[in-house]
Formats: sequence, structure tokens, C-alpha cells
Amino acid sequence: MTQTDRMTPTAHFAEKLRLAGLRPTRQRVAIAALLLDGRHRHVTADSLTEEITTAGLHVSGGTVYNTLNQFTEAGLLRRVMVHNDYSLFDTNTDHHHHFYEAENDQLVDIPHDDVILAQLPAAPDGHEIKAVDVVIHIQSKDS
Amino acid sequence: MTQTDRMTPTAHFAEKLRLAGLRPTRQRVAIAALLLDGRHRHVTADSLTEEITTAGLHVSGGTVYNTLNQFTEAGLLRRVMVHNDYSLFDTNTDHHHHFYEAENDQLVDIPHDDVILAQLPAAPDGHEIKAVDVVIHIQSKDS
DNA sequence: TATCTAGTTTAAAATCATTCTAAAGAGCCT
DNA sequence: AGGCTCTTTAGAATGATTTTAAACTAGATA
Repeated sequence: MTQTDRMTPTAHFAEKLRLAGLRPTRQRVAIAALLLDGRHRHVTADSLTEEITTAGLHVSGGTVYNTLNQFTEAGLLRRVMVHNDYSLFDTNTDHHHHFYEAENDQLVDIPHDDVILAQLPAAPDGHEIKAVDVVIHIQSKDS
Repeated sequence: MTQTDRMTPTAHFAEKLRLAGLRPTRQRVAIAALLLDGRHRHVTADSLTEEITTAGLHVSGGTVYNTLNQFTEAGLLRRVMVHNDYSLFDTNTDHHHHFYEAENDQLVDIPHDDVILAQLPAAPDGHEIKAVDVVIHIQSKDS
């Protein structure tokens, strides 16, 4: 029964962080304001740092990485695994899948219902399924 | 209509490499003999280097990486994307999916028919689907 | 409000997988 | 064998990410 609706933007994100078990520091609130506003997009440590700079702020490199990891751990972001050149984070934590075009390192969301998994295997003994990631690799037709 | 069956092991793998468009050098043949013998498993640059050493051979680090990339490019191996700490290669290039347990960085094959994708989205305009990767993240029940 | 403490941030150094480099070596065609 | 191109090599370089140790701050307490 929280009502972050009537709060100032800062208080709103601070509350969101508290609920996630993260102390709302200046840096984390700033990053939350950029990433957790409901828009769905994909960021990297690098692109996020750029955004922060553009916003006239400064957060050290280490903290950008720490924060992305903490947000992911807390379920506020989702790490997307498509290559291993650098980490990609998705601000959409709902269950959904991705198109990935290696040629341009382009990641595109697939609408929720467009993938239907009719049958899944049972998890190995003593284990349970935590998440199912589907990545559809695509390429331009002419290449 | 090649018959690599009646050849010496070395000639067999050399031929396999030639067919893949790769000059069969000593190093590539050695690695092919280790990885392309039909057994299904997952290797890293590191684990492969260990195997090579255990076999009493030596291949430089750069060449191990180059060879893994070339084999992958040639379709002799498959790169599996489950985390971005280091690259994993699958000696099974047939279409199949994986369980991944982050806790122990453990990757397990899922039998071919245990995943059924009932519906896939159309690829974006001008693109075609190259591959579909399903990774099911699992964790031990007690954690 | 002053104080305390654990948790955080910082810049810089360290790490580590992977790629690059330039020189030496090896397939393979003639 | 000669030669041309592709490969391999050891070592340096790269680049994302993590670690470090010291300075700082959120939040609780007095």
C-alpha cells in the first residue's frame, strides 16, 4: 500500500530503492531516475555513464558497475546475454524475449505473446526453473 | 562421398578441416582430434589448453582462441551464451538447448525434443532467423 | 543537533579473457 | 627445391569489469 505517486520524483525513487533493500544514496537515486522510469530500453555501463554525464551529474565508473549489478540482483533490471563483449541490461524486467542481430549488435524486444513455449523439460533433480531466456538470432537477408 | 572412415585418425581430421575450408595445420588437427571426435561437451579456451597440455602437446594461447573462433565460424563448434565471464563452446552443433545453473557455472544439454517452440515471431523486415537459443536458468531448490 | 557506525563512493590500480603484433614457421602449389 | 600465402608464436595491448584503501554519507542514536 505504498503511494509513490504523490511524492517528489526523488522521494519516489528513494522509496523504490528502499523497498528493494538498497540504501537510497544520491548516486543510486540518480541512476534509478534514469533507468527505472518505466521506459523499456537496453543500456550498458558505458551508455549509462554517458546519460549521467549528459544529465550534468557524475558517478564514478566503479559505482556505475556496482549499481547495475545491485539493481539486477534486486530484480530492478535484467541482464541480457547475447554476446560477451560487454554486459547489457534491460529496464524491462517482465518476462519477454529478444531478437539479436550480431552484425550491428542490435537487440530488439519481442512482444510477450509472440513466443510460445509449448513444452519445457523438467528441471534436473533438486533444481527449479528460475527463468527462460529465448534469443532469436537474426541477420539481414542479403548478407 | 568422402570416406574418412578408413583413414588414419590424423588424415580423418585433416580432411574434416579441409572440407570446412581450413588448412589442416598441426595445431588445428590436434585440436580437432580433441574436440571433433563426436563426443558432446562444453569447453573454454582454458579447459582446452589444459587438455592439450595433458595430451603432451603445446599450442600457443592466441592459436587456441583463433582456432575456437575459426571452428565456430566454420560450424564445427557452437558458441553458447550464458554469461559473459568467458566464452563457452559446445561440441554439439545440432540444434538443442541448455540448462544453466549460475551458482556453479554449470551448463547441461537439454535433449532435442524436450523444448517445443509452438510459435515464433516473424523476423523484422529484411531479416531472417538464423538460430533460436533457449537457455533455462535453474537453481538448487534449497537456495 | 552532534555523534557514531556500517554501508557507499571514489579514483586509481589490478584482473583477466581476449585480441593484436611483428617475426618466424609451415602448408601446398609448381 | 622455391616461393607465396596462410599460420603460429610469444609477448604486448586492449578493454570491460572488479578490487583497493581511503574519504564520505545515510540513518540511527544520544
